[in-house]
Amino acid sequence: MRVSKNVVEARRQLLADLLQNQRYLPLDQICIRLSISAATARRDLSELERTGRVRRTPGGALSDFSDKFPSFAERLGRNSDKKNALARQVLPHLVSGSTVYIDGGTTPFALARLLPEAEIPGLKVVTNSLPVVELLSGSGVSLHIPGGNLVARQSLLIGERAVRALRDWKIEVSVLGAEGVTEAGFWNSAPEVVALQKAAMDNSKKNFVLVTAEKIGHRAGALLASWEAGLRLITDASSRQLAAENIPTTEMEKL
Amino acid sequence: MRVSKNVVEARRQLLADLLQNQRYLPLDQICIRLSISAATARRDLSELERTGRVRRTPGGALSDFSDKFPSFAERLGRNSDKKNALARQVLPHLVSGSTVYIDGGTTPFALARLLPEAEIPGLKVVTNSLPVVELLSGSGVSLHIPGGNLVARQSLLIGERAVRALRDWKIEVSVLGAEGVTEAGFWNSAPEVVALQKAAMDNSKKNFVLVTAEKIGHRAGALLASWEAGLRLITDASSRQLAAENIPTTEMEKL
DNA sequence: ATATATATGATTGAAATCAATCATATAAAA
DNA sequence: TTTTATATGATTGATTTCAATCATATATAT
Repeated sequence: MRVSKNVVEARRQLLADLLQNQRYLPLDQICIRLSISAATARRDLSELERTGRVRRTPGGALSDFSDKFPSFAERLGRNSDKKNALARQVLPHLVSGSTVYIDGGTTPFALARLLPEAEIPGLKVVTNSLPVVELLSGSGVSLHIPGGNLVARQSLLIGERAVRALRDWKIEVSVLGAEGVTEAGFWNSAPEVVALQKAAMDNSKKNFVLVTAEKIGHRAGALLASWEAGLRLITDASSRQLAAENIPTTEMEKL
Repeated sequence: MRVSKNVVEARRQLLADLLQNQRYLPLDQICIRLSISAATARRDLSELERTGRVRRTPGGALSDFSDKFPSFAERLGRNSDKKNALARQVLPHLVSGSTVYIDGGTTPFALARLLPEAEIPGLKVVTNSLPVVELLSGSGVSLHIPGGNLVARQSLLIGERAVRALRDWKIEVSVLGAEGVTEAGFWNSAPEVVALQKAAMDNSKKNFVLVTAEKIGHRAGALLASWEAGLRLITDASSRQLAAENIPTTEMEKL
């Protein structure tokens, strides 16, 4: 009955790849194609969903975004699997009735995608990200937009007005993105974006920064929002990679 | 209970569009977003599946192909020719370097559609209408969003915060929509929308109300924003129709 | 105006799906 | 080798989902 660990992992990877290609597979198809029982298929799916690689549905599963079918959301960037996995780690912190700030950028956007399904009662979302607004509008989630100026080729409301408006909010959890992370803190190229992020951090009890591994060590822009008390890094980078860059792993969330 | 055929078809098209955006939606999300019962959602899905537009799964549905990114803008409504004609009359009032407020609703939206072509140098657009934001983002027009709360099934940022933020602006021209116009003034069903319109009017030098002929004489909602000095009605209704309703034609713009 | 057709939501019993539990075979650890 | 840990398939009861049916309100036809 029992099979070796690498067989299990290989099968799960195969399943993830299958779903990436097929986009959606009903459970019985998974059982047939992998020659496994429904119970094992469910276990594999649970594990793949836990790590954010796959999305379960009643009676099957799907990969959120496949390279074959570019969509609006996917146009926002690659690595959506990883980003979903990172975003998923924030979910336990979003308790009923609380307020979450969702920053611009593709990684915080991944969190927004999870919210309708998460069905957190009374959750309030504060965001200046237009893709997030569009995604969540009409989804039943309570949406609040501080406002600001929309600059060309951006999808984020920024500017002095946005910073001021954001200061009025009491936020439990802020979910931020960054273009780079170093020992000094996290970086973004646009100073106005950083100003908005700082305003969110100042008004927020918990701050999460979601960054995929390839951004570790990057000093992407000229500006910095330094580490602060309560700021937590969520990443898929290895501890070795983090240690090499002197990233304070004490502030990290457990995977 | 029964609704007209075109409402049904419009809802189904909307559902198909939604699925193209979201790729997958669980049934309960469909019910929330369309404000329909599970039974109707199932019927819609069955029909959409029968015509090959979506693919059902247990507990939800997904679209196999996502070719386009449907926007609010495409769900506009009819009479777009008339609305364009009304909106065009506002253009001469939008001078270089001025600020215009664009209200929610489809008729003011028609004005937004004209702006990129009009190429008015230094024109600033203030709006809480998400369709307008989406339409004009990246078009080169300077966009400013006061902010506010987004309520379900609306595409307008409203609420007390929105009213306060709007008061900060100096606006040359406000372009408003209405669900009905009578001798007493113009009407909208939602009190919060009216509050926002009043705020815009208070801060604006010129106010235009754009209404198509079929709305004349309607007392659409319970609330009223009464006629004020400087408020001007732009409509395609005949003078006879207006006279019959005792609409003050002295305040009208020449066609 | 009247009659007909039908879109809707609620209900219901059947079917499908799920997570939890269990026994077992076997991989991994000792 | 011996022991421990665990991956698997089967089972079970609870939950969810489903199509079919029904009453009703209302659009549409006459």
